[in-house]
Amino acid sequence: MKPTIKDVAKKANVSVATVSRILNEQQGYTAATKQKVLRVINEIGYTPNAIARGLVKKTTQTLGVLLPSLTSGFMSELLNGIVNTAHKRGYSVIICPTGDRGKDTPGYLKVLNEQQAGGIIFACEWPKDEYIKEFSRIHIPVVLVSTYSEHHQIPYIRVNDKQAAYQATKYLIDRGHQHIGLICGRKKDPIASIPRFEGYKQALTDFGLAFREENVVYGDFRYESGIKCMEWLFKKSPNITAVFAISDEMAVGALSYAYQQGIKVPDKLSVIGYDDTQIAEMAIPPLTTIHQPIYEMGERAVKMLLNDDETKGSIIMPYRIVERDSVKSMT
Amino acid sequence: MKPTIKDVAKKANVSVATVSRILNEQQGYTAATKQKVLRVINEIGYTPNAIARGLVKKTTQTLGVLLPSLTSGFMSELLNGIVNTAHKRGYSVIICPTGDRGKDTPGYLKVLNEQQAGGIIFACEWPKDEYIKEFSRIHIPVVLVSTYSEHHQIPYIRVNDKQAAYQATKYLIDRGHQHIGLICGRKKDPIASIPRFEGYKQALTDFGLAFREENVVYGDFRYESGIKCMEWLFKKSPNITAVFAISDEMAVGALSYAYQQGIKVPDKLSVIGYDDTQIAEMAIPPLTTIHQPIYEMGERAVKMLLNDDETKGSIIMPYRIVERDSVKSMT
DNA sequence: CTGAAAGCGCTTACAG
DNA sequence: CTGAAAGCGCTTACAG
Repeated sequence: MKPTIKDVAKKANVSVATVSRILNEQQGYTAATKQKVLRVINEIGYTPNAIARGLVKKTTQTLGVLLPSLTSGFMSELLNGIVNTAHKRGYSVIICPTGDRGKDTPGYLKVLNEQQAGGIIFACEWPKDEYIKEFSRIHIPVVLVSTYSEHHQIPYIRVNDKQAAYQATKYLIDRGHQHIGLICGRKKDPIASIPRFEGYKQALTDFGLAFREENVVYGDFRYESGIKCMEWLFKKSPNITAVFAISDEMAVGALSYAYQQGIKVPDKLSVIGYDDTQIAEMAIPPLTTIHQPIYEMGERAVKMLLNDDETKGSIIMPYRIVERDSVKSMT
Repeated sequence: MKPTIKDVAKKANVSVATVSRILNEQQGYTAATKQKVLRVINEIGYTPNAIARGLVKKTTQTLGVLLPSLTSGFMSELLNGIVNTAHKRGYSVIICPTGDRGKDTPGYLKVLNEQQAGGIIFACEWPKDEYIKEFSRIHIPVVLVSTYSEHHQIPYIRVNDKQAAYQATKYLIDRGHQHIGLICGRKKDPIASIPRFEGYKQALTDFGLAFREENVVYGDFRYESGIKCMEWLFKKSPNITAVFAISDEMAVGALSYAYQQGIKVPDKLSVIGYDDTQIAEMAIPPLTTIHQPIYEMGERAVKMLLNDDETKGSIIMPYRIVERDSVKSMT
């Protein structure tokens, strides 16, 4: 049988209350009794039962992370920031990949509720009203990452997507490109697609270039869709010289399509991505892209949840353009 | 206040024991009382407290996954298989990235013990005796993935690395390559480096090619090290025509180095990887590689843990060569 | 500084 | 088929 707090209390000739106080670094004991108790703990190899603790505290040192999928560089990096930060603070993280269009979100929310999770990070997914209702019902603090809520005051951490997309497009325009394609996300996706689309369009307009429907094509952020999008785009608009893909993965798909077709990048086609995940630097040629501070976003999400962040309320994170070799200057 | 089992018992005019039985689909109640209880549960929005349950059962529906890092295609895919399978069976997974040389392993083991985890998946890391002792001390079932224990009977799931490496090397030899480099992992790493090295060497020997020290170079499985390794390799052995990298990431690093130097792949240099992670197909040119069934390995790891797998004991998974465009036939 | 006792929300023999 | 009661391993007023 694993030793319990009772065992150490008995062996140390104190009450369980005292042991508990020592374990939790509260006050109410002499240095001598502390020493004695600690020695006994060591002797019998006692380890506290976090579940018992969770039962009385009605919460656990556990964070749930809801995200669409696990298999993208963005998610890996975000998770990395979250888990490392949480671990340092004594929190565990439970991963909840919600799958296609968030179909498993309700199921995972139920689990996190039952497990008495101490916080929820809700990332890269549109927070439906239904979820928000559930958040408040189960009474677990939430922070949004790379998404936000229109009608509710839930703190979020994200980049100004419209602005970043504007800058990406401007970057291409500044280098003399006049026919610029956009590989967008799902048409109605309000969190990434729409703002980035808006930024693209705005930049075009601001710099006197016409916005053309046929220069825009819609994918799903993944590599395969990047290939297909690039193919469509060339069919619809053979004269484009540059393309802005709103995820690195789709940008790499565009690179692959160009490679298959013998179209040289950046000589015949310039490509700029979004995210600055690891594949951006691994791509051939290395991909110029919008850098998002993904790791830090994960880090600050847990800090916010634990009320350990300097900033109160939502945070807009900085982005920047990382220049590599996939964009050619026409001038 | 959240409703508890007492609240539903009172409102349904039954005892908590009966509610518990219904909740756990045991027997001992009429259809009528079941219906009544279920209705009350619905009415008052009762959800069970998994923590309370965990306290009495002395275990939770939680699996811990220990792995070296989160940011590689291999780990993402493995995690994906694990989490999806676990979720279907009502288990949550806690991620434990043990960091450089597994430094956080003891810390995470402690947490999993305190949390009363129901199982542990220990992946891609050498299980030191110290960890194994801890496994049995904390009395949580363990399965090893992509690793194994020499002296202890812990079930594992992995590919026959030596054989797979042999086949990769043979694949190159079959296509007329005589000077074949090896981009290996850390020299003393017993789980991936040594067996794959052995397979490479054996194939060379079996087919009458000399093994040369200068054709072998040691990295750390990551992209950056692949670049450096390729550079060293060319310095030490300028006449190699093919290279086997024991991870896709390092293979892609080799591709990048070749690209920087204007060395055409596969015309001037053939490259074969290992893992068949997503970057293999995203690479330019698409990478020929050894496919490991990573998702399935994760899937079966959780099945084994839950005694839900057809196979008892350890499992050797099949590998296969996936031919893409990074290897040229010299004949 | 210290302890006795109640209580967290469940499950599980045991008795009927 | 059903319930009363003990107990899982902690924390926390409360009293001294």
